[in-house]
Amino acid sequence: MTKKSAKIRYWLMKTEPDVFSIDDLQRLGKTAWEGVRNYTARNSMRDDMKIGDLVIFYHSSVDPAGAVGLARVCSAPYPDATQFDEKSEYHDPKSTREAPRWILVDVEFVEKWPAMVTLHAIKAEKALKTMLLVQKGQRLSVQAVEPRHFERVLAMAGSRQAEAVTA
DNA sequence: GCCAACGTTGGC
DNA sequence: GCCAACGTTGGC
Repeated sequence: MTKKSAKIRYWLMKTEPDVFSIDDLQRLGKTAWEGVRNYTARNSMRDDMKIGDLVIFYHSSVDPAGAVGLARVCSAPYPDATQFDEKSEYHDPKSTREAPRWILVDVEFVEKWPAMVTLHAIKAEKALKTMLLVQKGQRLSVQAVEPRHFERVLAMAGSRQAEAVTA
């Protein structure tokens, strides 16, 4: 009997490459997605992300900004250790171990694309006009991506995974 | 460096 | 619970 696999979801996660880049992820293999201090982004990781979900890895605050590769959610949600670390810039004095405020997941490296899909290119692509990333004022660092948008970005990237994604 | 947009905080 | 003040994000 074949186990029916749950449908995976698609996400986009932003990072400043000076802090943590796709190359860092490739070198490490996987990482805890530390430092998210926005409730909406946290809620996505805590409530909606599942192991196996695919993530567009996005470099922000860099010129040019854009999507640089793919990652995959590889853990259940658990507390972000940096919130308890007084020496960390992510320390949150209002959070306790009994009731941790910040929850994260681990993500693992899948692939780095031959070339970045720039924000400029995403904005120029008609099929991506409604993608959350390019909506005015939108700045969530962890956001859901519609399957059709996800597919399109992967196609633009020449991703090896592109044909594996079905709508 | 600017600043629009948005999120969070805290006084009331 | 309101909302002004403040802080942050992130493209430009």
